[in-house]
Amino acid sequence: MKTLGQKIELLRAIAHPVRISILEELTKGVKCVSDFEKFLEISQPNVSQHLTLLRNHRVIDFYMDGKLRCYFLVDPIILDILAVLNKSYTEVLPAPVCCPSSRVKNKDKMHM
Amino acid sequence: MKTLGQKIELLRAIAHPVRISILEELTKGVKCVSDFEKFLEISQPNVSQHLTLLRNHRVIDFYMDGKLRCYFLVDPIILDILAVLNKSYTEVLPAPVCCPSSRVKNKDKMHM
DNA sequence: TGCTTATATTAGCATGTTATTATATGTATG
DNA sequence: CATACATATAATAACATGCTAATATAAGCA
Repeated sequence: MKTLGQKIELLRAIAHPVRISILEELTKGVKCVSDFEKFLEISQPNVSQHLTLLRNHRVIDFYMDGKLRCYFLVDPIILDILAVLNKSYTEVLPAPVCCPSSRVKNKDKMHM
Repeated sequence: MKTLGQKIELLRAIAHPVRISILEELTKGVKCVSDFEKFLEISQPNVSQHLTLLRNHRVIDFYMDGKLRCYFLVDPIILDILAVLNKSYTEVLPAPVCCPSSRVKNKDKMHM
């Protein structure tokens, strides 16, 4: 059973476009490194690094099939997170009681 | 409507213990900066920076009440993410058909 | 055993993130 | 208008992340 802190770490670990792609793909079934290499269009070492990171966070695991490493999902939280990422949200939350006023600046020159 | 990429950015933005704390607190209602300062036990500028970051990502907004800034949640995806973080997962996903074997190393000396 | 294929590891560099310290802005109030 | 309070911004230093290029390992096969 994971603590909240561990789940937050996990969230950070997977919050990367390539890693999300990998996980989405794994929801469809087992895949080996060269499969990822093809459809992700990134270098083999980079694929391997992302997979290792996910493995170290116990998000995926693999078994050997000849000289292929067959990766698969192990952590069920991933399915729920992917579901949220694929859900579509049109509305904004209801404003609180009194006089809200939006005053967000330009966005994302931030660098904290 | 957000793209998947934007949602991943948002995930990165909120995947921080302090920011998750702030968001959890905001699910209970409107709060101002000095409130956060108290229960988070971090410096005022740091609170402010986290709030600014969340604001820049359109996750929260605020209205003025005298000289207080009253912050509140605006993005509904946050509620779903917090729900996932608070859900408890005991099981591991069912292993795929053939002969899986766990061989994860020590964990997290990784530095990619 | 030596070759080939599949994948991992390492080092290095550029860039991003976080907390801290110092300083600035904005709003009410005397 | 001067002051105090609430909050934001800026600059900086320490550390983390991500990619690339080069090299290593490991398994099957001739």
